[in-house]
Amino acid sequence: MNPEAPFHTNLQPLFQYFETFQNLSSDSKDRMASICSTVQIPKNKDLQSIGHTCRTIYFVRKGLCRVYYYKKGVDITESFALENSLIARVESLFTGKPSKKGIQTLEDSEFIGIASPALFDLYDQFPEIERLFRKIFEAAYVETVHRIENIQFHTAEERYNDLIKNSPDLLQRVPLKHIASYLGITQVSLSRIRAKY
Amino acid sequence: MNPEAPFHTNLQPLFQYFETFQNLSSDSKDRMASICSTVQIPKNKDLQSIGHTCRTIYFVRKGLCRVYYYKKGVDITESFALENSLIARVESLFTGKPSKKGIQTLEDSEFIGIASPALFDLYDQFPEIERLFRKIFEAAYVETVHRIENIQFHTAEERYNDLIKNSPDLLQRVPLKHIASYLGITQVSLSRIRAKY
DNA sequence: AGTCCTTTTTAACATATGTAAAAGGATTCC
DNA sequence: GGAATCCTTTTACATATGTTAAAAAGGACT
Repeated sequence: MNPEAPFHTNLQPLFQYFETFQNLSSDSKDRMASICSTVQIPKNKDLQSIGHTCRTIYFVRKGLCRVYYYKKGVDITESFALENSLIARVESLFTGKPSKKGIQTLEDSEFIGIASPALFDLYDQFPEIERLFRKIFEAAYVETVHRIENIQFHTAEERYNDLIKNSPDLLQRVPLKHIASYLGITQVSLSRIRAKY
Repeated sequence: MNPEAPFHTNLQPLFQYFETFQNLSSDSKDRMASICSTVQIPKNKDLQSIGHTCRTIYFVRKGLCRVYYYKKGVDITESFALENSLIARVESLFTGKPSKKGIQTLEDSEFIGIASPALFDLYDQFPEIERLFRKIFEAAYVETVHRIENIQFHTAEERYNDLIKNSPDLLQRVPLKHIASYLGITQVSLSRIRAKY
């Protein structure tokens, strides 16, 4: 890595992502940069482990990860995050309670971590940063509402076809067992659905 | 109603609700009050109809309502709102797109409507109002995430028992057909579950 | 190539939920 | 009070998904 390059350079994809929601002054960007750090994690390792309180919001710069937890001893995938998206365990981030969920890489990955306590402090000085994250999480909230409709009122087969259409990448990059639990069905059931095609 | 009473008086339960998230200056409260209005709706009427863009956030002061929509011609209840809670069709509120959902009363009800375009304008002048609603919707987001876990990884019977435990009121006040679609099952299936007890 | 380990598929059976139709109860309205 | 309507339950049958176990396929490593 070029030692001359300002740290900003590494954060470029993140700031580009931010701009789709809200423009930031260069002052805000500097302060944001000061609370970000990059981290590299090999495949199949935990980025955040189960039981710890979520104090970092991650931006996926390279690779792929999933949020997972155990329900009655069974490994369940709650969500995936591909490049150029944010991931956090919001139920812990917003409540301050320890999370029952972990984040695990599914490929060698690179993240930009945003320290959330520092971020929440910045909200006081920079309303535009607070607004940025308000908008980011509002959009995430809307996605979650759509996901409920999708889960509750479509069959597993319809949901699988949706996934193929909307995230064909995932099918190539993620073991089917994780896809199955993400869809809310067993591996066996997913296999049966796939056998139809 | 006492004509001497300031309009504030009517809004007391709403401001009390706000305080559980964020305190407001009296200036902010005055401005909030200026964008609120009360509305009374008889039982089984639409408060907001399908197809219109959501531009009002409602606080239920009295009564009970549900958000519903049609999926393949079948009436589906997405959520209920009891007294002292907010209800909005967030997928429309935050995107500006027409909503496929409506809000219907299930009893004679009384609401406080908050005009959302005016609210979003207030955000610029009053960061504490923006913060208040950020926190409100963050909490709603967390609830929605929990709901997904509940739907996806519990059987209909477990979800029904959860509902009895957590919202026994609903069972008394809402027709079972709405409960059934809220739980993601048919009336017949709910009837079978109930027959076990 | 061969072994080990993980992932995916297949099979057989059990269970839960859906669909359609009918009957019984409850409520509303005149 | 009676008719009409809506709500809930029941029945019978169809289908989807779960469970368990075993086989097959694929990857990783020596």
